[in-house]
Amino acid sequence: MDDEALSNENNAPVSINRDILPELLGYQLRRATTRVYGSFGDHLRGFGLTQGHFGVLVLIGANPGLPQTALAKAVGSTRSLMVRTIDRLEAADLVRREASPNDRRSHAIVITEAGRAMIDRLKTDVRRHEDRVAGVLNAEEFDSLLSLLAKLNAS
Amino acid sequence: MDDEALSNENNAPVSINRDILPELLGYQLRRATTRVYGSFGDHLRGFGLTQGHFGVLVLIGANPGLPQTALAKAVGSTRSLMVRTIDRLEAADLVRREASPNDRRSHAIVITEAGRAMIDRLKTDVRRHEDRVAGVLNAEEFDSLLSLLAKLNAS
DNA sequence: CGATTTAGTTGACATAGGCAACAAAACATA
DNA sequence: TATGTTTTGTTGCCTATGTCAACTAAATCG
Repeated sequence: MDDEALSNENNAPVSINRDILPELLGYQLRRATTRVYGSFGDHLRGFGLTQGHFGVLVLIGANPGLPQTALAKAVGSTRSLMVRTIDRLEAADLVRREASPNDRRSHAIVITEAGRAMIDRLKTDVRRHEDRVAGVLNAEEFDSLLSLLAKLNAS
Repeated sequence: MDDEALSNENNAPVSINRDILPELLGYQLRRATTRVYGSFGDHLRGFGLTQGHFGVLVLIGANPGLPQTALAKAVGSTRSLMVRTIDRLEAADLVRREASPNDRRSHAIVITEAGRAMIDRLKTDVRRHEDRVAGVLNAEEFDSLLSLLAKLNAS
């Protein structure tokens, strides 16, 4: 699992030594993220969306009317990044920037009908995708992994 | 844990609804990766290195003499990307491109003395960093998380 | 031998993120 | 009320990362 078949300068199959890498949380997280993200990312690209767009879209759907800064904080992003994300989602007619009633500086981000439909569609897709990619884990392992990650993220 | 204190247009504290996001492996993985990567990435930047550089450097230290293509395959990257990575590491005098004895097309990538010292230094740092960031997990939970991720990555 | 493949490299391009600056509006306070 | 500070959204610049196509030199295949 830690070693992988490669070939050296003699073209003979050789096993690569990953040293401490497999013991590092960061390394395993990176590989897992790339793995889980890869295929659903391809799927999202078909809609002109990225993983970041998907997360923000779901958040807007569940919390319509929040300003951009609140959304940025919620996904651990920044105001600058959120501007571009909302730009994209608005250009795709999935969300709208509306005037905030109490603060003329900020925008109330709301979901459109197309955005609502997209969320419903993608929720189904992402569940199917997760079931497939996590197929090597049984239900207990999957729940355990999820709760350990949540605990790590909550700190 | 799924909700977070924010503020709405009235500046009243409001709890954000994350909907299905916390149940998604991809979402929790992304947050955890960002978290674990962030601080060590800052540390690496002090040496002019990135996470990618670190992984490749460790691999070269443990497997001196491999050609660039083998290294690229080992980290799930491409030949093009590996060229730039090795360029950087070589410019920092951490690795050297040597002539491959049997194939005049390829380079045998070896570690320098400075590279060896850097690896030793960073190995210590990364262990300390992982201990700190995973402090909310006890040893058993940490091992459990690591092995679940490894199982996921092995499939 | 000629044709194909492989290793390394380069350049164009797209995306994502961090960082600094900025204007407009809101807020704090003297 | 007037003034200074903070906040919101925005833009531009820089870096990291990744894709893709093309190209040279060398190895390999038939």
